[in-house]
Amino acid sequence: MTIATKKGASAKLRSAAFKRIRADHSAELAEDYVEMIADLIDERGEARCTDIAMRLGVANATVVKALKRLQTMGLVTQEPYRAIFLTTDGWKMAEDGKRKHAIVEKFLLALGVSQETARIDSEGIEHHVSIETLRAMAKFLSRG
Amino acid sequence: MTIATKKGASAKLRSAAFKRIRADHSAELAEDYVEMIADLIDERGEARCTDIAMRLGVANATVVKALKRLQTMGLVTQEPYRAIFLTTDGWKMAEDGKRKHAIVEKFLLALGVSQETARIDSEGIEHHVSIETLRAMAKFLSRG
DNA sequence: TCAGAAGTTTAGCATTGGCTAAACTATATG
DNA sequence: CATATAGTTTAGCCAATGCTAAACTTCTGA
Repeated sequence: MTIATKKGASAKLRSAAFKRIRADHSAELAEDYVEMIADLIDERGEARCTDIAMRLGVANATVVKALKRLQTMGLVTQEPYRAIFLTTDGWKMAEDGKRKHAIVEKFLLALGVSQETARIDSEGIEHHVSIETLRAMAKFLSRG
Repeated sequence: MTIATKKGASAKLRSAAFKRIRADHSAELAEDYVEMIADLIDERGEARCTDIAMRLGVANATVVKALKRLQTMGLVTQEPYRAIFLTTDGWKMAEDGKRKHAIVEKFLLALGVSQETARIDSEGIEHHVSIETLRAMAKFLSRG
């Protein structure tokens, strides 16, 4: 019983990391979309399906489907055949994401990797860094 | 035309990062499985469905299904109702993954994050760091 | 040896995230 | 103002990754 409990507890501990990764993955798409929508609104005043599809490198229909999920999550609003807007929650998520992204990217640059690699890797990494790691990166940056 | 081409090229560039992330994600599961199988074989002499399921925090049937994919990818071999083995490619992937994992985890520790966070974050990050970033991390570690 | 426990597999389902093709709407231009 | 083009949506497909429940095999201990 003690052994079984120990075994169970250790397995549970171990599996926690993987569970978080799976959770991260479902959140990732949402974050990438809202960040991109925020960028598009900033740059061009509006976000359109086609532009999102182009920048993400997916088909138009894929974006439409994703936007529906984002709508049910309360992150975006949209009238049929019209441009896409972010809700308050959407803006918050976009801003959080961009801040996180900026720290990770700057950190990678400070570490000595190329501009190009920093851009690409930070996109992948940003969704998997905890607050603690993010703070450690920020501290590293501020220390020079 | 020039504008269209430029627009296309920049979108293509931008979308590259996201395309890599999506590719990374499909590779991720395979890497996690083979690493875990390698660990189990090292620790206990054999890898069983149930142990993998426990450690990953998923159901048994999920593991079975995943193992079939790994088999068609040529990473593992298995007889029905018997333990799981890695192919040469599987071992190679497991070793690469473990090496990568170790660097990322040590790097995070060196950056000053807690043991626990380093363990969890490295699990998520390891699949998204390029060789270049990995080398930068290794360099940072060797410099002290 | 054989019955039950432990482990594996199959079957069937849901969701996510991709795609193409076709239908529809809005807009801009002749 | 009518129509072509650009953009959006729907419909229907596929693969991956998760689940539960039920069937099956292997192993173990009385």
